[in-house]
Order: sequence, then structure tokens, then C-alpha cells
Amino acid sequence: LPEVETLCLQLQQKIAGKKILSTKIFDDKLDGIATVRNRIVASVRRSGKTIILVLDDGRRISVHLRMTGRLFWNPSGEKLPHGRWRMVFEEGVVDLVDPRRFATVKIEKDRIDTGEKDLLLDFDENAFMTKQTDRKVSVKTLLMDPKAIAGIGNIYACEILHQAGVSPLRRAAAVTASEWKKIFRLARRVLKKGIESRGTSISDWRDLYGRKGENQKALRVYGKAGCTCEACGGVICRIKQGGRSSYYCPHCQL
DNA sequence: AGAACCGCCTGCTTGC
DNA sequence: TGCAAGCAGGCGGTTC
Repeated sequence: LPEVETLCLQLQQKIAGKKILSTKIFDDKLDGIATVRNRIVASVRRSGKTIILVLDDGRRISVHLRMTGRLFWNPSGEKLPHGRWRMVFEEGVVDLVDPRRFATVKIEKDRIDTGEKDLLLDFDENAFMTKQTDRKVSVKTLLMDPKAIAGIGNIYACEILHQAGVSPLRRAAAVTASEWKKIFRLARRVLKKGIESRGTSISDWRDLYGRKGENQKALRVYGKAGCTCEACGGVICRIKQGGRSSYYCPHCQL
């Protein structure tokens, strides 16, 4: 989410009010995306990890970057490696670059309520606690379930649970109401800090201008298996949950 | 209904 | 060095 929010803020600055002269597809997998011509980008929004460009004719371009998708401001318009799709503006182009080709672009005619429960926008803690907290899944799996909470990815889920002192292995049903409140509070703090740092460039995340984020410096557990926990001096472990790596400190996360 | 997997793709890293 | 296996930011679909 912080990475997506970073792009939204930058896109809002760069292309809101500007005219999309045309769009172009470079990847067969994305065939079928309608071409947009001569439409103004009215605003840029986010819902969960979906970037939404609202056009002046009411249509919306929704872009989901999945794992490796990135958006780059490309003034020269030269073709970039792994370039999949682009929007052409008078001053330059915005390129969707995605080595793994998981990213999606949709053009929607009407306003669509995505129904996403975005922690920083319209999340209802009480509704969540009524509907979700008796589930059998682990708290970490639940935090990453986009139907339950939109916007918490693997890195941030690990960091949030570490700060909350809750083990990722704990069943959701065994998390108390006050622990949930703490998790929500810390989740917002972790995500906001991630946004202020323009995202986590632990791998190849870059912002609209190709710059690294700074949030990797603030990580306390993600990617740190075998390292010492700065909170308690324990040793950070890596385990697998639902096919994803979880990093945590068994000593201070219970 | 809910939970546990699988598939989508490619490229980089690790270990033999 | 070479090659195969394992791993990676996410989410929707299928199966059980």
C-alpha cells in the first residue's frame, strides 16, 4: 500500500488535469484494454492496492501492479525493458513496466464500488471485529486477506505483527479485542511511515521517477532471519504460512 | 462457507 | 562453471 500510495501522490501531481493523447499496449496478455484518446485525467485515487485514474468522461482506468508492476514517468518515451502498456501525454509518457506480467489494467465505464476495506480510507474496525475475528486462519493470513482488509502486504504484515507483539501463527480467533485495536493502530502507523518513506525498496521497487524508497531501513523483522530482535534480543525466525514467508521474533511475539 | 492449495510469469539467488 | 531448485511485492480461482 505505501508503494501504491506513493505512486498515486506522484501521479496526481504529474498528470492530473493533463490530457491522455493515446494509450498503447506492448504485451499480448493485455490485449483487450480499450484505447483512451484525448481524455483528461480528472483525479488519481487509490482503493487498497488498486490505482484509479478518473477520466473526464466518467470512465476509470484501474491499474493493479501485483508483485512487480511499476509505473514510470518517461519523458523521452523510449521503449523500456518489460514495458507492457503506456499512456501518452504531451510532456512524456507513463509506462507500466512489469517483468512478471501479473499487473492488470482495466477500463471501467461506471463508478464501481470496489468494496475494498482500505485501512487508511474507510475501514470499519467494529464491523471487522464482528465478522472476521472468530476465523480459524492465522492472524497473519487474515491481515493479508484483501477481502478482509485491503492494503496490507507481506512485508507490512510482518512488521505490524512484530510491533504489536503478536505471533503470526496465532489463530485470529485467539486475538483479543484490545490486541486488534492495537494491531489497527500500529498498522496505520506502519503504513503511514511507509508512505512518508516512499515505500520499501528491499528489492526492486522504484517510484514514478525511478527512485528507491527509504522504508527498508525501518524494517525490524522482514528479511532478517537469524538476526537479533532489536526489541528483545531474541533471534528472528522465518517460517512459511500459506506459501509466503513470515518473519517474526518468537521471544517477543506471542 | 470457509480454508487450503494452485496458477499466473519471469528473473535472481542459492546450493549441489 | 553449469544447472536445477527455490524464492519473490499479490490475488483470484479451484478444490476439498
